[in-house]
Amino acid sequence: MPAKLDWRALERSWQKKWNWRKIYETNLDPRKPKYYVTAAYPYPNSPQHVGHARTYTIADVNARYHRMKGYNTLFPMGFHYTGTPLFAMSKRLGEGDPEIVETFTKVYGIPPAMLEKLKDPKSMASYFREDIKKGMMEIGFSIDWRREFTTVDPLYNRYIEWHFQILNRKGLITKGTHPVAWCPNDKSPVGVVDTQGDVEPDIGESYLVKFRKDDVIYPTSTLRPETVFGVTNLWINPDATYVRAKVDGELWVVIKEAVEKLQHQNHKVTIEREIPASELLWKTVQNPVTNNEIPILPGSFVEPDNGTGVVMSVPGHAPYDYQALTDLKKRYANSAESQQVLQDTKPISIIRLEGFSDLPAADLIGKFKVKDQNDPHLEHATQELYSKEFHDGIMRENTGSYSGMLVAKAREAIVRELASQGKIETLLELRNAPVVCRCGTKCLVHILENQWFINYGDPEWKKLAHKCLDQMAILPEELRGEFNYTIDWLRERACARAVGLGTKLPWDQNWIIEALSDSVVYMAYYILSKYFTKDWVIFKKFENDTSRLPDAFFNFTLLGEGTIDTVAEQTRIPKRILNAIRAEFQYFYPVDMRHSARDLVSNHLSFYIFHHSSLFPEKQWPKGIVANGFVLMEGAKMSKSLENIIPLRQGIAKFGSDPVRVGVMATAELGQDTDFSEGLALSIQERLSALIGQARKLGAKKTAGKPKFSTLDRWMVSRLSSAVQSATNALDRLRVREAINIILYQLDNDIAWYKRRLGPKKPRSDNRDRILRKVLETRTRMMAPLTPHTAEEIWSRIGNKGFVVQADWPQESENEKDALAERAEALIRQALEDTGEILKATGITPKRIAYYTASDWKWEVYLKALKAAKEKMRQGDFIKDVMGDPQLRSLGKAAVDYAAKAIQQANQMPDEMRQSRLRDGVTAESTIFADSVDFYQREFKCTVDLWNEGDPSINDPKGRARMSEPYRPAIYLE
RNA sequence: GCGGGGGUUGCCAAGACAGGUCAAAGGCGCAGGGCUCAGGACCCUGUCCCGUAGGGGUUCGUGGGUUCAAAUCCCACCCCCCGCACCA
Repeated sequence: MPAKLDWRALERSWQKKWNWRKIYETNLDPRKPKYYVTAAYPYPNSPQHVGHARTYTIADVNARYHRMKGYNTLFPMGFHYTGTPLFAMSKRLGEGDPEIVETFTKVYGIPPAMLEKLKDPKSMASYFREDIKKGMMEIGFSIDWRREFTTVDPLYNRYIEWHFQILNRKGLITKGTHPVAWCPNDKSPVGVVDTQGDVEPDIGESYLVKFRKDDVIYPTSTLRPETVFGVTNLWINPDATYVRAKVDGELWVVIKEAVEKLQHQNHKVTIEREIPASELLWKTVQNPVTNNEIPILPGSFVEPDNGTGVVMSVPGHAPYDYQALTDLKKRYANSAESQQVLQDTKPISIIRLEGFSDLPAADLIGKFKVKDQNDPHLEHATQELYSKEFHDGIMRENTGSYSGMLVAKAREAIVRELASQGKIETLLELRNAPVVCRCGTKCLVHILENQWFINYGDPEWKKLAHKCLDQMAILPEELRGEFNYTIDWLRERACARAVGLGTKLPWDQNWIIEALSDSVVYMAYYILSKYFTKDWVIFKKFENDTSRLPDAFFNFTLLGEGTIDTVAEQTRIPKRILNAIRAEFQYFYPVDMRHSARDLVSNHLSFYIFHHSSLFPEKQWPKGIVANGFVLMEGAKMSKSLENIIPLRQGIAKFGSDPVRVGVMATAELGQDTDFSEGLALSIQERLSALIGQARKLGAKKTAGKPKFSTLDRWMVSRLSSAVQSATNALDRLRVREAINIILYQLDNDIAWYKRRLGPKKPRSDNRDRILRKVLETRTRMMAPLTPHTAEEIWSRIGNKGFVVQADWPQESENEKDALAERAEALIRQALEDTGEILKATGITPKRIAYYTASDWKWEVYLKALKAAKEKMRQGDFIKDVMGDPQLRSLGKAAVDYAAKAIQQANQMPDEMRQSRLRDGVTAESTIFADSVDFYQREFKCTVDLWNEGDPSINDPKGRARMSEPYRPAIYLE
């Protein structure tokens, strides 16, 4: 067993050597083809965990693989500071929010003394950025760090301004009105990250149907305006305060709580006076559709925060209403006056529903055995009825022109009609209210006016995006459908916010460009950022005053527009630098492969396609996208509350970087979620140690002299060549799991067979070490993209110079494929397995084993059968044909029997196999078995005889030889 | 609801696009053996059922179909997961 390795020391030493030689710094090289890999840059508001490592590791493997295939490969990295989460987090930290303090100190292990420094969003970002960067270095990503930038760098802001000016010029920016979840205290939209408990605000539309008394309007909020025909009364909350207010010129009565909501949805509201509910109860109002006079009744279930606090009552079709009326009749049993009103309030049936009575609400009350209006079953009854009626209900005769219509259709129609008469409005609500902002304020729906949008709905732009997608490689390919769907479905998207980090909208400085909009073309910026850093003296002046860097600079370097003289004159940037930037951009662009996790398909990655298709000429459109699944931890989703998150750097320290790299890729194919576990990481570590152990055993000393290879040697080399071929195929499609399997594991099966066939080591009598060295050397090259540190270690231990990560990817040279050797070993192995089967089934301990290879005539028939099957000859004809041969006919029944069997086999054989066996012709089985007699003797610890079926001196006590067939010798044991 | 992904032998997970060499890779677990003072370490063997001759039987969510042949192709159904926006 190999001694325990110091993984970190080993990895650090190779990383140091790589960095010393700057081998991952990539510049234009006209002699080589380029390959450009990017991965979605991290958002530094927390340390990375092993889950994040999956995307980056796959990107790194891809970069390293292409580098070894001879491509001049660029893999850069930046950091995304834009947006509100960093902002919100530093604010919460500043307020001493115990939850976040605990996360930072306990989960992230940040010393409490550090916290003070993180209360500024940029400092917090810098802190995590450094941590993330260290992790990326420790895991050995082959990143060109000279190009690093953040999205709040002044020159990046300038770049995004340029980007948005272009969009604006092309008419892709629109201005409009849009509803958002809103915190009235912060005066800002709230997303899921801004709410207590990370609740996603869910905005839904409801209707306000305007009931009326004289010139006063009672807007009732409802989701089912079509039930207005069945309204028997209105409900108001008897304990609430209502207001009479002028709303957009009309007189409305609504609950006090609704006023603010109406105002946020652009209604002009002036309160005239407050009205206690008691003042409204038992009065009547007029139904806007049927003109019936109906009473206003007390409903304590009316939520003050919901809608207008005025609700239609449809007891025929709403279980709540039905039950409330029943309860009310009980409550007012002693009041004659109220009794009269309540007696007159009878459910009205307006929807016909198969399998229900006239009053489905009553049916369901019965079915769910509802006791009173506080019964939780009412909710289920309501759900069931609403959905049934919506899909299957038909409007009855008492609904005028809607009679006979499906409910779903009637709803649309009635909304249209009432809207045209000014009798209905819409009201937006938070369906999952109450949603509480982190500041403690209840959120509501706000209609933002003059909001800026990127118009992904533009049909011409969609066409371009589709065209771009069509020429891209999508991995895994199953995701293409999702991209197509997203491209079709995207419409205007708000692209600016009032708060957060980022770039100001160039033509409207009140707005900051939102985070998913400023991160779609940054891949081009990596070309620029190298020069901004390298030629710092020249670019510093722009950093201090970005307005001095004109659009013309970007137009020239990135689009090739304008003339160098003008730009040089305007910017005072030397022409040679401008030319160098332009040349480098043209060399590296487009991006060949963009890596990300699956969750970005429906937003970032689609935007990426849109923007590139519009901004850049076709030849610079992105070439490919790979979107991988997530990482599970010990089979479970990672979550803070489960405390099952392993920070990446901690994982590296514990398991080593190569084991972590393999660990996040090895257990599932690209699109699937993969499962990381401590046991897995440790077993990978063992595996890699064992390979290093092999290298140690072989040593650096090379075998001299000319080798004479045996069939078995050639077999091993041939198998190696197959492994190279399948590993190459796998990595070409980024099937990293498969590649790991072949390179790290499956190759061992062949090596084990090779050693088993060779038997105990006999010094100088075989090519064992020479072959094993060759296998290990090739294997190490293939390991280099996956486990670069381990590969380097092995590479140097077996006496190779230079870095294996800079070596060539092995060639899948056809001439090393040896079909004959592969056939021979397959035969030997098959016979071994068959013998084992027989031993198992019979329980015999053999003293002697005899193998009988098939006689020549069987081969003749066999090959004829293959040919016949290929030509689709009928079985009967084939047998006739065979028996037409006088020599075969002389064999009698044996020949007929075998011919029948052979043609049947041949017919069922896969085409490919039939072809190759036909091509191979007669296999010299006797020779092959003769070479392996000592092997079988060793395996079975008994004497082994070998005969040909046609051998005149044959020893065949049980007459088994006649069972022999080509590729399947008969076996006898005693 | 719309869109996407998926249901494989105890568990995880390949295979499906290109039907046949598929009782179906690999890992884990389990059983036996080896090594060992011992082992959660390592190596071998076995792991759907039956079988004293390399064989047979029954399996890949369910039910049909196409085919000489279906885990794989077609149709219908059931179940699970993910996305649906102003949020990175």
